[in-house]
Amino acid sequence: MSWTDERIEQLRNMWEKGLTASQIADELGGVSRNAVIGKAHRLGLKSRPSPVKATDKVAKPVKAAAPKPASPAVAPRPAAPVAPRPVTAAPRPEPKPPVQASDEGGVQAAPKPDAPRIVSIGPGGFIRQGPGDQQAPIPPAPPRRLVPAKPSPEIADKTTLLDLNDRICRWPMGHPGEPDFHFCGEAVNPGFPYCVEHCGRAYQAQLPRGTRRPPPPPPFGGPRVR
DNA sequence: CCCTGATTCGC
DNA sequence: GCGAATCAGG
Repeated sequence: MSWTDERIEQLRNMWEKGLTASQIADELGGVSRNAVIGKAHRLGLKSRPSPVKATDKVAKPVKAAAPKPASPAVAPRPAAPVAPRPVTAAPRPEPKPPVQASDEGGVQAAPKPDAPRIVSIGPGGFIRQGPGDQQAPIPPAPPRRLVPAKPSPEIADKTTLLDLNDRICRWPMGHPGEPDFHFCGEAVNPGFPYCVEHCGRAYQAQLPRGTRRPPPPPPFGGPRVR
């Protein structure tokens, strides 16, 4: 496997989203955890709560009188220009408002202006924001018969990137780059980029960290669903 | 042991 | 540039 633009972009997203290198690795497939880390560093997006970093253990109380008076006689290595690696001194508190997925599975109430943002995961692992900023999410659109709106027989079979427009569901089916990768193609839930069904998948409360591989691995996770 | 990310270094 | 091997903390 090679690092295509697409894969690099996915790596970036997931890395910044806080997924572990391992998760990213088998999400992308074909690469090892080390490969992901290595690539991440080469891309310049390093530094994240890593277990091993600053070894600046404060001298133990016993050795408070740091026995390092710089013995004049020896001094093997004078003073290697110890690069003052900042190592992101600020631990980046990562503001995690007590947003609770209380009504899981339910429709998200319209977020109040000062209420914690509802963040959800969209296809491809993008962090997206509830559309509720402008309008109530999932307005109970009247059950319109979409018989006439049914997409042409062609895209009913396979909706490609070129077939996308703002009236059809953009939910990805399968894995990008693979021959039969396509998009849902259903008529969208008015005001959303996805059909009703996929809106339900796209707009969920963020799952709490630590939930390894939630059973319904949405977009680019599992085998393939259709 | 497991996990994590960081770093090194031969390719 | 890539990633396995290695390191080192949790």
